[in-house]
Amino acid sequence: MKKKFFISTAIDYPSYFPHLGHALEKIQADVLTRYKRSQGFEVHFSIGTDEHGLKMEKSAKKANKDLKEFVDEMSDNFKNLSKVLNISNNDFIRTTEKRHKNVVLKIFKKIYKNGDIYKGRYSGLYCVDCESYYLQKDLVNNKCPIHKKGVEEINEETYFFRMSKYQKKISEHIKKNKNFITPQSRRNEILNRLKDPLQDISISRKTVKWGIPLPIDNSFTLFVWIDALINYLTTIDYPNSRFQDFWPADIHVIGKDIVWHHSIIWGSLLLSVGLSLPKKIFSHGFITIEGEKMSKSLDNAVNPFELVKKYGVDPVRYFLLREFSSTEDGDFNIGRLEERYNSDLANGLGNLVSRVLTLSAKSAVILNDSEESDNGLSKEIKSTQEKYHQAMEEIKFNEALESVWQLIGVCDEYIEKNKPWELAKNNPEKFNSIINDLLVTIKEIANLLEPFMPETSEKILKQIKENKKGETLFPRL
RNA sequence: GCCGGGGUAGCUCAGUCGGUUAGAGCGUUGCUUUCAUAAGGCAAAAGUCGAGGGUUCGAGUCCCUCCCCCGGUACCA
Repeated sequence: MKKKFFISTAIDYPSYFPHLGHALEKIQADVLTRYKRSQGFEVHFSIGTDEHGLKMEKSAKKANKDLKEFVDEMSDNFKNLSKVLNISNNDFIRTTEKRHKNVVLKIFKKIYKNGDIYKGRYSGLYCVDCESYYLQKDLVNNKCPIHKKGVEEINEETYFFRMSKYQKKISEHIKKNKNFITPQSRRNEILNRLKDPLQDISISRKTVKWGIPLPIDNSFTLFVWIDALINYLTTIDYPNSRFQDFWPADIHVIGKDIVWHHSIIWGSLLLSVGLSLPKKIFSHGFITIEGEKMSKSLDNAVNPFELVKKYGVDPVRYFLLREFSSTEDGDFNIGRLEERYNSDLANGLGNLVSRVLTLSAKSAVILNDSEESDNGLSKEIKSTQEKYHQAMEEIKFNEALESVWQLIGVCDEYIEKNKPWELAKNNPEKFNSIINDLLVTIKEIANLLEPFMPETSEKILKQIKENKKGETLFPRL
């Protein structure tokens, strides 16, 4: 039986059109997925949309559309995004699907039976403009810190989940498993917050109609976050055989703003149900645009569809993975993208493939990669592989790519040093051996790049196989 | 306020247990090759390592003070 690996992205809230941040998360998860598949794992890779809640209701109204229609349309945008980005997910889950509702109800019942749900009163200070609650200590002169307006004191019935019960267990789990939350900076933040006593969480909403009704009280719907988190069980068909094979999840890829929800809220829900915790919660950073925060008011969101259309899917994937640290914020700058495109892709990878294939095609050298003997580059290949695999295990995509580009540089030097175009005239035997070294190396480069740039990798392998130069991989901009 | 991370070449960053002239990539400049996408190769210029003080034979690397930037500070997707 194949080793199993379950990776998920967060499901997106489709109240707005997808932006580059949504793309980054899918691409990162896709790279991991393809990498694991290349290592022989059977991977379940899920993405999707989180479609309930007040904000969806409001967005639909604003767009002047029927709610269901609006939700379908918006969800499709995200589905298309993953297609355009060449994401190799094998499920796209929507929280409005029947299969999801069924799983949510099953989970809810388990938690309820376990005595972890109780009715109480929620009181809080509510700012209507923010649509959110504040604690007394966060107010400025008794007013909302953002709108500088008075807040309403709300006091209403709600159902709580006994999250406090699991504080100790989760806290110990995080302390014991150093990489449960990655990177460490996020882990520290969570541990720091856990120093204070954990509050139980309100999991029902009376005012929200667009949601899954509480099975124990139809006048409430389930808080959208609880609903959303359970998607990770729905996608692997809880509690059936696929679930048995794939739970616990190996990695949840998420944004840095929702680490708390995935480690603490999700973690305590799972403990209540009696399930193991996911093995890793991996948080990526956010993208700024030309130094500015992405924001609706600045209207500076970069449209990933247009970007791919202009530059191609692999260059966009490459740029986001090479230029950004996988866990920290990164700045998106179009000039920078074009620089990277020209220097790394056109002049680097593309040109190398082009010159090697021209040479090999001319003399019909046939790739012989079984030949272990004195390949002048085998040492370099090996050293690249080591760096690459280590970086991949640590989820440092930029470092993995850097190691591949070092190897590309080595190939260019190797060509320069051996001058195969001269050998072709006076030393055909040596010529063949040099070209073979190069073919073996660029084949390895193509393999290593497959998780990052699947189309490009395939094109290179095809050229090698046919021993024929194909069309220019990356025309200079 | 409190907690955490950071301030190193024009840009993005790396600098392990403190140790000889501080590194890489991109960009810039010069030389050079022709197999190749006017790409490649070689070389060079470029940094008072945020500021000040201290420990030490020796500090980007440890300690103190200060300045600046960013993140977190629970029911917002």
